[in-house]
Order: sequence, then C-alpha cells, then structure tokens
Amino acid sequence: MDRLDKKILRLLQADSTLAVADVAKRVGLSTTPCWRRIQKLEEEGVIKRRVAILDPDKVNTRVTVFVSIRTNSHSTEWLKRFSEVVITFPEVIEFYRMSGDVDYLLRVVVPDIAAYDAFYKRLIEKIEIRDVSSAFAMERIKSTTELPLDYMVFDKETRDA
Amino acid sequence: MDRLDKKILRLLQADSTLAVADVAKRVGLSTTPCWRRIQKLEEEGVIKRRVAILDPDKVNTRVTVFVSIRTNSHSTEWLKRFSEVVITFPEVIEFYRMSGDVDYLLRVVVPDIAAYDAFYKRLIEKIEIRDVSSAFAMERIKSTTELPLDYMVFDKETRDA
DNA sequence: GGTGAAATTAGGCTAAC
DNA sequence: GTTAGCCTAATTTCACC
Repeated sequence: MDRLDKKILRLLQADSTLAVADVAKRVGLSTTPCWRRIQKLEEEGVIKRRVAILDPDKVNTRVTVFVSIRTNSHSTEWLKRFSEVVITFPEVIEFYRMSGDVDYLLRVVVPDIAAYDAFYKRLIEKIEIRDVSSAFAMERIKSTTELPLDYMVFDKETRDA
Repeated sequence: MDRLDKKILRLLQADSTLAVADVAKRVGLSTTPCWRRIQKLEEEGVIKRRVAILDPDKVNTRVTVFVSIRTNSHSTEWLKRFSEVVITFPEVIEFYRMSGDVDYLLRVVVPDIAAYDAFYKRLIEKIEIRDVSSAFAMERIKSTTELPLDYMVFDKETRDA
C-alpha cells in the first residue's frame, strides 16, 4: 500500500459509487492500474464491503442510546450467552467489551424512549443483567463510517497480511 | 414505502454491489420497478450514500476509545467552539451530545494507546476541556452500519418527508 | 402500481503495447 | 504505466397488463 492506495481509499470511503475512471482521474492514474489497485485492496480485505447508508430518521431510528453494563460477578457461561443474545438484537449497532469501570458498552438505535424501554424489556427477558445504565443521545453532532487514514503503514507487505 | 422497499433496503444495507437485477430477483420484482424504487429511495434520501467499509486493522486503527466529557460550567461560546474543533479530528468517528451525567460522548479510533495519548494532547491543545474520561474497548463484539428496519413506517408519505 | 422487451450508454474488465 | 476495445449491466423508453 502506498499514497495512491490511500487516496483511492479516501475517495471510496466517502462515495463508493464513483466510477473507476473517476477515481483514476482524481488520483492521477489511468483507469487500468487504478482498477487493479482497487481489486487488490478488495482481495486483501482492506476494503471489506460496500454498503448503502440509510437515513436513521427515514427508517424511524432517530434515538441513539448508549448502554453501559457491569458484569463483575458473572460466570464465564453467562458471559458467553450474554454476547450471543445481545448480538441477535438488530437494534444493537455496536457492542464492545471494555476495560475499566464499565464491562460492556452497547450502542442501540430505536425510534423513541418508549421503544427503548420495550427493547430493554425484551433484552432482560432473555438474559438476566445486573447493572445496566442507559444514556440517551440528544444530538448527533458527527457520525461517519470513514476511518482516519493518517495512521496507514506503507510497506512491502500489509502490516498484518 | 412498503414491504418491498424494506426488502430492498435490507439487501443494499448489507451489500450495495448487488446488481439491480439481483435485487429484483430476490425481492420478487422485475428489474424496471425495482430500479425505480431504488431511485426513489435515493431521491427521498432514505438511502443517503453508498460507501466502502474498510478493515480497521488494515488501516491501523485497531483501538476504539470512548471519551466522556462533562462541560457543566462552560459558556455557549465555548460549546460552539468545542463542537467545531472536535469535528475536525478524523479520529473522531462519532460525536454525540448526551443527556444525563455525561455531556458529550466521542468514539475515537487510533492505532494504539500511545496514539490516543497523542490525539488527546492535540485535542486539549486546541480547546481547554475540564472533565474528560476515556474508556478503551478491549474487543469489538459487534459493529455494523445496518439499521434495524423493523420500525419502518409504511404510509402514503414518508414519515417526515 | 406491475411486466417484459428493446435501445442506449456508461463503465467494468481485458488485451496489447 | 498507457490506450483501445469488448461486453456486461445500468439506465431509459416503450407497449401492455
């Protein structure tokens, strides 16, 4: 990977509908090598997928809730089942195991607070959870799928190929 | 919007490289009306964009940090500048104004803890921030761009067209 | 609303240099 | 890396249900 790949990724992260010829032009390459580079980036898994991004308002998922969960005194068994159950909820957009105070953090999207309550009830119906705290987002100031490319490593081989 | 639109959105949220003819087949439609529906969904802004999703590992942004910020005693002036500054950092992937205990929540991606420290220094160089607390993700259990479509409202008009 | 056919054009992909 | 061309598939338009 080099600077041209980086430029290509920057463009496709912002808009994957760009034609190869357009990408090539903006990157300062002709279409064939640009096409080959994109193919390679896909083969290597640098580009994982291309997806459509929907407007949360338009599909009635205006409200984002961050759910913090503490699980100190649970069994390994429980932890396994916990993850499995949580993953199945489509409202759970992100789910991390954390260090520090909170053990797990969820980002959940729902239409409104009532729907969150319903989601929450469905969740604790499936697994007992001891310590949960929910924080509601009032305003989405920034939300992007574009990763920063400033940390990319340029080498013969991809960092962990 | 109806059930067919929902099916189309479900497919394109997962993979936007699908040919219109493929989408049509899976949805049980012929290509022309399927194509028209997709066009309409784009015009209406239900589909906001199509983007390439990169592998965080491959672009060296393995580490996710959630940054909680409390700003109780700051001026309106400061709040405005705060938002403007934070947005400019490409490491900040998500940025919400919250209700409750924490005032702002950031999701930041960086290569490692050292890079987070550097990011943090660059941030507080640009704006003074009083109460910051950082929580590191140990494991990404789920992370998706697919919004749940179960809450979609089917009407003559889009809910808030 | 829907189907199916056909024409046009854009763009992915290949080949040859 | 380039230029040129093939050829699939997207995008229209059509007639019709």
